[in-house]
Amino acid sequence: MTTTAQDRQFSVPLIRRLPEYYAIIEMFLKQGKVSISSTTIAEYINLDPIIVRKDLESIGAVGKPKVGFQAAKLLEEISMFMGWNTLDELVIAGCGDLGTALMGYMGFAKRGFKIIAGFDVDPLKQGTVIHGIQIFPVAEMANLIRRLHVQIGIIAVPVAAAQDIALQMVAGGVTGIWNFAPTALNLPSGISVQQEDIITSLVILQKNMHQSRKRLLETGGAIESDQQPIPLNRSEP
Amino acid sequence: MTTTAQDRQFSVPLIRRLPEYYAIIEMFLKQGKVSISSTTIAEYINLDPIIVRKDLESIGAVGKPKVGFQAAKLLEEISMFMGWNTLDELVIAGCGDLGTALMGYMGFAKRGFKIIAGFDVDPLKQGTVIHGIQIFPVAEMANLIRRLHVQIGIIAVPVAAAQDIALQMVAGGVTGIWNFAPTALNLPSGISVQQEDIITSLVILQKNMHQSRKRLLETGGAIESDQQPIPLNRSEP
DNA sequence: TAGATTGTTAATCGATTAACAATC
DNA sequence: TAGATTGTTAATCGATTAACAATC
Repeated sequence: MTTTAQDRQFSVPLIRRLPEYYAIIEMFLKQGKVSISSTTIAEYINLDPIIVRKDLESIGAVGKPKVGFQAAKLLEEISMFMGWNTLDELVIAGCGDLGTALMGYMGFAKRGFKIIAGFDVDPLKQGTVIHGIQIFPVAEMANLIRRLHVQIGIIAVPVAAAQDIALQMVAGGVTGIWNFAPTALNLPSGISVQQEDIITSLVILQKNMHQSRKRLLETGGAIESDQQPIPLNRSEP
Repeated sequence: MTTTAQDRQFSVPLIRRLPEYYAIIEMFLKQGKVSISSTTIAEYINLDPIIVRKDLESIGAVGKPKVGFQAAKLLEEISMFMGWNTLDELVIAGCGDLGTALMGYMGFAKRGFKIIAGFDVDPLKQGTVIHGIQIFPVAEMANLIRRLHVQIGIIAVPVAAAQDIALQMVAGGVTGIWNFAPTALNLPSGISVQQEDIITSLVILQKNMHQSRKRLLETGGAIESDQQPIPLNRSEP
């Protein structure tokens, strides 16, 4: 068994940072820049340059002193590590607002993911096509998952239906579930569940805002950046 | 200046775990259980019980030996720490599929967030109401943000428009931006940006699936759980 | 009581940060 | 060349894990 980049031990913070680097590098490449330094990447996201350098090292990227990293090659290396170069097929249960938004999300294709079927209990939706994806009755889900060898199921149904849908997906043979319903799932071991809680990001943002406001007050409003900060306490005219 | 739960130093992993605990505790409470142990919570998400205990300790929760934690009180404590008990108002730019899904997301209200206005460049959308939220022209955004003292803006516009929209939000006075556009933003320091990359969760799920499959192969298919695992390599009949 | 579970203190581990030599 | 940036090695820090006493 050979070891690929994807096999290496991974850390969640690393995986969360890499896409941010990717976006920045992509932007530079679009501007015609051929190479980019870890310092530059770090500046963009208020991160220590050492972290960026370590991260890039950990995915096996090699740069040139003084010059930096070759942008195009770096994008390729991040892609490889993230597994964006291989296609994975998904199914989705629940075709409401959220399901529809997910089916219409262009970012999947760019990153090697494709939703190949949707499922809904609503007979009016069954047989229709949303963003190019055909919608089937939930009753057919397990069979279709099995026939198509799908490994990952997306749950975008209401909380009350989530557990049942998850079990049906597992019965069909998925080994991973991406759960957007804000509820815990009780599933056999061996099944990976990624609980998506959109609010969490918002809380992290809030706490960051809170901390930088505190830091601002502590330093008496002095900001180490050359850019003009926005006044924090505006008063109504 | 008094120190509240929200002021305490926070770790991102902690904040990501707490909502998962919340969902489990909520489920138990619905089943009529009055108290819940850290062990039980841990079992549900395949986590070390010690982590759960430490996390609960770090938010100031106190339990009773042998009995566990009082479920209702614990929910309240998590709410407090996460800041879900205070209302925060948001605006959103971009009312496409994603924006619509966000505006329709019921979870915001439950957790102290409220989207109070939407903005779009499409004149057909301006003046309409989506999920109870009124849509305005982007040109009015900065002014409305200022008048309403909004602190957080959500960006749900295409990549090409994201940077410009972000600057307009900052001009209006937001100090935090929740960016769903898959692109880096170049903003003055003092502005917190939470980059939302939905694909990242999917990659984490994939890597977890990969690892548990590897673990399964290494142990010769032996699973320490009493539940029946799903066979991994199914063949077409 | 006995035993499960909390609370607490110490040990380990891994990620982050620092320091500095190597090099284009 | 001089200086910026990488690559590498060591130090620090914080999160996780372990161990065990306290207690209901």
